Amino acid sequence: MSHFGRSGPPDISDTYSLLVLNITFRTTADDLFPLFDKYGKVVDIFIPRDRRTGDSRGFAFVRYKYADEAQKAVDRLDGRVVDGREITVQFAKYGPNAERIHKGRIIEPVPRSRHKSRSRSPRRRYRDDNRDRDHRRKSHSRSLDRYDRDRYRGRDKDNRRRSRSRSASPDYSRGRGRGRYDDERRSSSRSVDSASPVRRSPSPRSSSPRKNSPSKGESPDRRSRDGRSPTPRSASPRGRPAASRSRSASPRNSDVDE
DNA sequence: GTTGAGCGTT
Repeated sequence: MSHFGRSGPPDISDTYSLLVLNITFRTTADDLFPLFDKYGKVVDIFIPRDRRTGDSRGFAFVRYKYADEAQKAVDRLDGRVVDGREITVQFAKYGPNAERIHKGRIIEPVPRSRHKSRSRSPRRRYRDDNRDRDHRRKSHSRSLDRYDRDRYRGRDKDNRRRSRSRSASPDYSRGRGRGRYDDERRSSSRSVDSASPVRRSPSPRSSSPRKNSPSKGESPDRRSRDGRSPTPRSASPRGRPAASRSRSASPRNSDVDE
């Protein structure tokens, strides 16, 4: 039954894609299939899900075989209450590969790579560029914050787990407002390394051990951690059982340096 | 268990 999107796109040569928005997060393709299939021949239904959690994003793509049926579905299902939520059905504007779509039908079958990768930005993974464009045109969106926050949350957790009281990571200084570096950062890191040696060169005062004594009594490194738990009590240094940390043979070397 | 503008995958 739920074989939609399992084997990838079947054939979008002569199909009309409809974008269904405002659907519940629990609505699946199977729930939309009978609804849309009633008004026409549904070729495929795909609901984008999150890579991390796997939850639906709240919109789906319904591909019809004929435009008239798609149009009818849009006219009939647009504004229909599904699962207690009013859905919005409209023709898809863009294709899976960012192709132009007219009335749900793909005008350009395939973006001919005239110049390979020139007009396109292979840097972006998904639709960051698209989102950015809309984002700028419109206003701030909470959903974006949510996605970003969630994404960072997962990484942050791991990051924190790995090095809790280790030296402050440079990521924080880079500006976590928009930190999504994967390979770009890596290849760029090399250029930056030789391009701006100033950043890399350590402070000559490093020799003086007294530099660690905060006269002002301010430690931005710890406080600007996340704003979530400014209290170091979270670590529970007291309530943490010794067995929690598997000390092998060097409890002093491998343990926290704090 | 939460959220809510938008354009997509084996």
